[in-house]
Amino acid sequence: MTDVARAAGVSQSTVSRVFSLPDTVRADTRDRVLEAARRLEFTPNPAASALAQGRTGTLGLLVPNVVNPYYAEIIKVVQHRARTKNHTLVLADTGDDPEDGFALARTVARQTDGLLLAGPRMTDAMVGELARSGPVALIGADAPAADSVYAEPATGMRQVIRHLAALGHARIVYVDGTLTARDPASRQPVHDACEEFGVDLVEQLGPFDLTFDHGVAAADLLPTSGATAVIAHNEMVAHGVACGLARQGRSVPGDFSLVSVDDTFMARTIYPALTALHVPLDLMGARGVDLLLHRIEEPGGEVRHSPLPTSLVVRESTGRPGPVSGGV
Amino acid sequence: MTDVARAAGVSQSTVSRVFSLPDTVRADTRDRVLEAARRLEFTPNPAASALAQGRTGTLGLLVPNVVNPYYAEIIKVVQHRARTKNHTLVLADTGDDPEDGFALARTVARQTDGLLLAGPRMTDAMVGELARSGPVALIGADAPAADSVYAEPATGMRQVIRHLAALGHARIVYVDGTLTARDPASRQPVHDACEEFGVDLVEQLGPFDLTFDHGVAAADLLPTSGATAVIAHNEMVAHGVACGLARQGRSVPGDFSLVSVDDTFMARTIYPALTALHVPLDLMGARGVDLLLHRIEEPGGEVRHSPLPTSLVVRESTGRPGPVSGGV
DNA sequence: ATGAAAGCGCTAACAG
DNA sequence: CTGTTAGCGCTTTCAT
Repeated sequence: MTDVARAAGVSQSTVSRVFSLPDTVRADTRDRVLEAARRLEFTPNPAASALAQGRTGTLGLLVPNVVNPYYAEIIKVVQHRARTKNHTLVLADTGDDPEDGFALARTVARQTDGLLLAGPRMTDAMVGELARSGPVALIGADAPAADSVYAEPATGMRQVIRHLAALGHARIVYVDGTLTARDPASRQPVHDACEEFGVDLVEQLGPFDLTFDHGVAAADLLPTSGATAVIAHNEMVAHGVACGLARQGRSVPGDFSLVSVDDTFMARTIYPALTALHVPLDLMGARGVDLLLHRIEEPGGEVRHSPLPTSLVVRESTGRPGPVSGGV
Repeated sequence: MTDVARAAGVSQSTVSRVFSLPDTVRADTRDRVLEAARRLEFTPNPAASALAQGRTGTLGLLVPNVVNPYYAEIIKVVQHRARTKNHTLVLADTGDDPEDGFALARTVARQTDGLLLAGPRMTDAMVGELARSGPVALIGADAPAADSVYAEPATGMRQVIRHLAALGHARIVYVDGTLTARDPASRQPVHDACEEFGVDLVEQLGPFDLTFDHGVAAADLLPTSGATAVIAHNEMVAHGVACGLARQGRSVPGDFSLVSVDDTFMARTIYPALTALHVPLDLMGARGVDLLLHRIEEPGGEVRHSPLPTSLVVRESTGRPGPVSGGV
């Protein structure tokens, strides 16, 4: 930068201004500096500016599993949003362990301006501690201590159960996801919705890892349940359930109707295409970035929570209960 | 750090040593410092150390599409490997445009110690330019100017074609991927393998985007091709082809055998499970990180290329050609 | 083994 | 609008 300054015949601070506050420099000086910088192939050193400013221009994103399309889509949206706001993304895959996630979060927090936690597995207390030591926003989850954006759980479940009830299903099974440190309350909406529409929630299977294989395992438990419809906590599980049933020689939606509680490219892509509760991941990701950036600007502001509406996308995996179902 | 030094009754440089070169400090002094640090909740500022050392402890990873399971798995492996080597990951999603990718790469390169390009869409010249200005390693691609790790294309294709030939397929179609700036030579292995096993390469459809939808589109072109088997350049395309055929009322492998040229969780997860050319993504990712780290240590070393063996995983999507096939 | 001191490259008052 | 002057918090010789 000093070299550029000399080459352009200005002071080093002017060069700095050209790059960080271009408008505060007269146009012709700026051009001279830019020209010199180009000739010398100069670009500002981000580490130095990070140190001087106390800002890295970097956001941290933590997800439990990069390979899960749900998180992959969030990553994609977040990365793009961050980029349009001139930030880069530090990504970390935490796995399902709360402690690991917490430890990783602290590390990442140290080298970024703020933390985005997507589907965090940690407790509210952990989230609170992170939020106390730096800007934090939650994506797809809620906690009192941090800004958050998430899908409205109650209305989403209502949409699902209402759909199944309307088709004539009276007994359903809910295949739960990973039991994490945050989940205790997460099952309430299902119960409430079932009650509202007079549906019998036969059983909650699980917790299962949110994976295909565990969906297959869950499928084995279905035939004896007496249910005619299944709700899967996530797409990969739903998919596993579908395949598991197929291997038993049962069909979807002939023998069981199946609903997935998220909706990425997989839901419409597998066979049969899944009726799914669509969660607006693009909005969630973008909103998460905005919330975080806002908090970075105003660390003291009031905590904001942003529930987003879901929509039920009816595809091929749900139908009227078959004449023969339940039992074995 | 100064505070910790005072609290521990040592100089600030000793504190620094405790964190960066622990072995150069006597055990009891070290403990005293660590204790003081703990009490004051001190952690070293990465930005400052980055500036002083000229090292950020950060690796950049560029992928064309985060949502593609192929890249998602690479991201996951790379992140974990980087982490075990005490580096964090800056992730960027470039899309398919070479220029965008190149621009993003320059940005990311500036704030990391080195760049990992997975499935880069840019030209060898661009890769060369990046490699000249900083450490670069390629994952799943090859270029003279940079270290690289990739699947051996020739032997992989031989495995695929040989399998199809053995089943009795004499006419096949290859559904190509996105045409990028790097591709001109990528089709050679298919031709060679077809020749070797006396198979007729009826047509190369494409380029198609590497997406499900384009797979569906490709499927529409198959019935008139006279082929009995299809090779898809990637899993999502393969999946699209399978669904497209299903919509036409054709079956896999009954009417067409189908092989996918990569193999992530999707291949065994969809219906029918795909016969696929397995590429060792875990090795590729880890190797990529190692190559890059090595080059960061020794910027002058000789360029290393690391082809990895593939293996054909036979599942349900391939079989003998059906009695009625081709035509319409 | 530890301390003193000189930066790393940039930003940010503060003058002018 | 531009130059001067201090740092930002850590690493790293060079002494001791």
